[in-house]
Amino acid sequence: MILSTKGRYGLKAMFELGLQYGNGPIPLKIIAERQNIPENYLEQLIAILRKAGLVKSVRGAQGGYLMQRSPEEVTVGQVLLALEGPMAPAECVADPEAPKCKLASGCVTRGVWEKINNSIHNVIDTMTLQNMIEDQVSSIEKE
Amino acid sequence: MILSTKGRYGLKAMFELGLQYGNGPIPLKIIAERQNIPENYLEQLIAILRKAGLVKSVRGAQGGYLMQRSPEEVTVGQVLLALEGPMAPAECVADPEAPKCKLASGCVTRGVWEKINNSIHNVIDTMTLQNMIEDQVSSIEKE
DNA sequence: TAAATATCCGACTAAATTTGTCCGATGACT
DNA sequence: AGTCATCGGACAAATTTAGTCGGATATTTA
Repeated sequence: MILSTKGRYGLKAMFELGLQYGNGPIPLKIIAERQNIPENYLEQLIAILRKAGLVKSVRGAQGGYLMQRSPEEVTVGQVLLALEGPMAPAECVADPEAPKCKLASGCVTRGVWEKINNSIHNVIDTMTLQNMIEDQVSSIEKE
Repeated sequence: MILSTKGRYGLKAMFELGLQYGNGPIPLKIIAERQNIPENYLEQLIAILRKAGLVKSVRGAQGGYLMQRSPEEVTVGQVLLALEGPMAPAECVADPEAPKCKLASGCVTRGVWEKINNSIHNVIDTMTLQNMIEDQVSSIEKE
């Protein structure tokens, strides 16, 4: 079930933007180098994040990207939602509007999907980019 | 991130086999009808489950499939692992043998993937097919 | 003003995965 | 012998993944 590179690269890129928060724009090239992501591909991913309102851009020389909101206000879940779609095991638990399974016997797997969905969202909707940054700092201190 | 039909169909099929446990083999056709799964496709999926040691088969007339072990002994995680591969957000937390991310800065997302991985496995590795069956029974009683 | 920097936009593509379908062979029961 | 049912492999359309590339646009700097 491994996530695609969209989500994996994208979260790394958002982490770099979070580190830089408050210090003006950072160009894509730097992010791509630091996180070892193909620059041209990252360009597509950051466009998605921009359209999702998580990132804003400054064009031209000395330009680059910045977080739209502060790292405390952005959760891992918001980033993954933009890039991977709903982080749910099945449509029926991803979207409250989703059509109910139309089996006469009732859906026998829905309970499982709900439990998985809740456990995932319990993590990704509470963890912010700020938390990621703090975790990183404290893990470096330990060395 | 929605799971593929492999996992979704496969778990429904295993549920049917669990219901039938102890009563001899049940043909694929019946399972496909009850759970509204294309029979020819389910044939492929059940072959995977058979090779994973979760299901055994009886050929010929009055044949069909049965669970290899009892529903108490089979977890949702085992079924999903066979059909979807590791239920982890990233390779590095799916497999302890996986090569470490080789970034000088260290992997900044690993902590997130570990938390997600743990929360998923906390659900799928403790929930058995027997649990699913019991949940289904009690939800029917409520009506 | 020209050059350099950097985003923006869309087109393109190879490869893999998904979601099946189909068919013939094999084995077992009646 | 006939029927039921699994077994195995081939085939394929559609989608997704994981990029690559080129040119247009905007901004700063020299």
